[in-house]
Amino acid sequence: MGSTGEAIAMTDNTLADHLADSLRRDILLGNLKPGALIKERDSSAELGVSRTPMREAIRILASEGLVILRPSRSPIVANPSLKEITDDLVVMNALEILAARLACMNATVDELEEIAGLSDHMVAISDTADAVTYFEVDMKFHRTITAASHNNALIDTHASYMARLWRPRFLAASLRRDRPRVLRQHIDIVQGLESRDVSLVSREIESHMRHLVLNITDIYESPASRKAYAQNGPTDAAGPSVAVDVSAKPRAAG
Amino acid sequence: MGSTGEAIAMTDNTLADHLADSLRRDILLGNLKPGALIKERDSSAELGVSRTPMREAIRILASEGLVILRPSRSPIVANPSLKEITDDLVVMNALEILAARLACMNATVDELEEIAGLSDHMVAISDTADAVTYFEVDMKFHRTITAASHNNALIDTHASYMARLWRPRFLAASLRRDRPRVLRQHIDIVQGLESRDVSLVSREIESHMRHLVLNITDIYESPASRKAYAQNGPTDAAGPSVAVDVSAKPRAAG
DNA sequence: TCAACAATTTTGGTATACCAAATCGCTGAA
DNA sequence: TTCAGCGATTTGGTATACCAAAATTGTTGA
Repeated sequence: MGSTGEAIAMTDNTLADHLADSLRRDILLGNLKPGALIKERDSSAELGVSRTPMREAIRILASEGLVILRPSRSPIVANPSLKEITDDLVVMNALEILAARLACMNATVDELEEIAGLSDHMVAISDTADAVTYFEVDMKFHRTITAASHNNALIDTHASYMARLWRPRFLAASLRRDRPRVLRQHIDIVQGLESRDVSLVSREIESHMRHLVLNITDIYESPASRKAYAQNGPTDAAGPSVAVDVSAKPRAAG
Repeated sequence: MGSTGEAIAMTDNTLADHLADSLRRDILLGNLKPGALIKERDSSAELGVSRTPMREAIRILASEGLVILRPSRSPIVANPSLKEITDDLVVMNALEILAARLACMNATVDELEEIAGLSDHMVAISDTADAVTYFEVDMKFHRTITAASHNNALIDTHASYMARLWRPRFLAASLRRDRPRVLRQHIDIVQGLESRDVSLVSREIESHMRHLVLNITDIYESPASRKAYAQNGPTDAAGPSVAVDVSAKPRAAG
């Protein structure tokens, strides 16, 4: 199976996996912009490795949808259209609803406690945490729910969608004005799970996802963020720094 | 996504893809039995190619779930337990329901005609066709419905599940006694699609899949077919009736 | 001026060679 | 007899070399 695992930062023993993690990081954090060429020779030489593992890493990213392979041409960083992202979100929505339903039936009390704990944790740090930290917990919340489904196929497929939707989801999660709503919905989802109320949880997930689609649509269509997705343009913020500068973030009053 | 495409027999230009097709064929048709070792050297030498494309082919099959990769060990042909197959079917069920729902909204009249035509074709050949031919049309029927969703992510993910479930689905489709029911359900699904009745179609797909799960469970647990799957070690399948809760929607009585 | 063609470079696809970890098999001492 | 210890073999992981298709570039001729 794809074994996507963590969406970002995962240490595997094989070099190809490590390179895949590195590439994924660069893509998701925006260091590698959509549409950018990923030449086997250059990329591997840049990191001081041979082409073989780099080639394999590129295939891994391609299977995750983050890179597009073209016959006899350089692979490029995927540049998904709004429709493609929305399509992904629609599928992910169905997967999460299924996961929540199965979790209602199969989750252990320990798992429910862990989920509740993550929700509480998010509430606790919502005022102070930076975007990345906050988002990491958010992802873990959803991933833990899926894990509680005890359906490995679902877990893997969901992880794959989480990976490819990392960037738009991250941008959406960076909208501080929406944090209260997100937190409240999380609490509702937790309550639904704890009461094993399948239909309630389904509706909550659905609502949660609907807001996400709206937010991503806003971000994607706003002129400011258009620049974040544009590729060939000489971006002023092209720094080697890992600092996640989200130019798409509206002026959010603290 | 892995661009699985056809579940069997697909000619691609690159050698690795060709090898992947060949391997997939061998696995699905049973020439390579579950649990069999796939050594890079031997397999590549056997076909007169180098290890590099064979290695890549193995990775492709692994991403489809047909092959299991182990660290520093030979890859083996996947030997899914009944629970794993059931888990796959549960996810596939959700994907097909989503596909049918989207198809209700997005399918063109041409697409609906094609789907109806496939259903008619299946009825026409049901008495004479051999198992493989019959099953090919069956697969195309479901694949065409998914295509009518106009959601590429869904189409790819669904294709991936179709690939990894090829063998159990094929065995189930070979049960001639069930053909009348399958054909009737297909007709019902077509009617639901043509009337764009979302909830009706959902229930029909659900019922269709529930029967499939039951059939596959029967096949998998019957002594005769146990031989087809058996090799070394008993399948870790637990007790008899796994609480297969395909339930997702309102309880449709079969 | 520019369209057409050919040489060169670039790049992915494939083959081969080398390395390290894991496994297997033998030996020999308790 | 048993099993710890060690070396040979197997095998996947990685590096490097070679090839063909495609893109690029430079030149030529109308």
